[in-house]
Amino acid sequence: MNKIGDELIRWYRENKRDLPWRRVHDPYEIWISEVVLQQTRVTQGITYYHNFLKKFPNIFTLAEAETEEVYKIWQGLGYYSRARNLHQAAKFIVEKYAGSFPDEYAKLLEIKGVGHYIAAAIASIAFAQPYPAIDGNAYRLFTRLFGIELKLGSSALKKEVLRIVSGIIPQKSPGDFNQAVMDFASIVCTPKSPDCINCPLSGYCFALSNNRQTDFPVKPLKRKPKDRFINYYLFSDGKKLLIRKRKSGDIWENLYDFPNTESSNAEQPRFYDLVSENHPCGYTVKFVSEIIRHQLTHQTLFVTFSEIGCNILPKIEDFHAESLKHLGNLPWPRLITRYLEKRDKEQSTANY
DNA sequence: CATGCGTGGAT
DNA sequence: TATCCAAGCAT
Repeated sequence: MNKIGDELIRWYRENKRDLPWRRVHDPYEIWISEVVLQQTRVTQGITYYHNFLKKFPNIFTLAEAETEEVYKIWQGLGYYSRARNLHQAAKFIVEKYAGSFPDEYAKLLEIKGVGHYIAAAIASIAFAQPYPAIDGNAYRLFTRLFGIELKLGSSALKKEVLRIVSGIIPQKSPGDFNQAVMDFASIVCTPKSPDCINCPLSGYCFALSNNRQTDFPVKPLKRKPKDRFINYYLFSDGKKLLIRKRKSGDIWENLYDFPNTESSNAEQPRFYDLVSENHPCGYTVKFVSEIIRHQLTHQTLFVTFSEIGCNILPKIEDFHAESLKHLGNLPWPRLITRYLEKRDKEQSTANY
């Protein structure tokens, strides 16, 4: 009756990875692991998981933290709204539930940044409730097994896979089952060349029997990434730099970066577009970097960095001066961190 | 429902 | 080198 579930559990017992969040059932730690791993590979997320829990060991330490600290721990991981939502959610849980994690699926869904997948993951792993945690791995596995042609992301597919997994997930150890599905799909039923030879489910697989493994899941048409041209200007008097906290409604919300101009083509704008009036001390362009091509999921960034020397830092709205030493405590986009590190290395040899 | 949100590793 | 993507979610 439930061959697929049994085979998955059997496979999991013998092949599961020894990951840190597999050793705990504390909903807080499970929650953190799920948010870290959202759209993120295990190899990339694992150090962030450790660092985060070391800095914020429980819901109270997280709730009491400064937002800036939470962002700083998240620096370099991407999708920074996750950090913002974690912090906001921790405060919400402390306030509404006195810091005790809700164990009801519906209440978990009310938490900012917790959707159907994470709610099911927490409910099943931390509270042993049989909610199917259906992520990208699960969609790939079950569309192949059952030959489901519905498009990834469609509500029809969500409904259909939920129906199927609901009939398979065991009442006992549903958390193990959910993790079995994900581990199995990420190790055996992989996106590119699935290991069908060694697959214990090969006898049940529609895709394999029709030699159509890579036809599933059916992906939505992808649009071409938009180009975006950003030119950064590092106004420096040798001691301080002009920086700002980025506003909402754009990439890298609440992170820091430098004065910049943007244009719709590769033609490079000039830094004095930023400075309305002539500055008595004048400016010296000391260095202009090559164009750095930065590929994001939905846009391609073409970025340059210009070092602008001056005796007195110009006044630009929303920007303020910070000493070079203080910069290390602030959260930066990875792109900017890389440049700052390179800059720091070069300046330690050649005196600026 | 379509779109925006990051990063670094695999191919 | 260019493309694709990896344990989603909010809007």
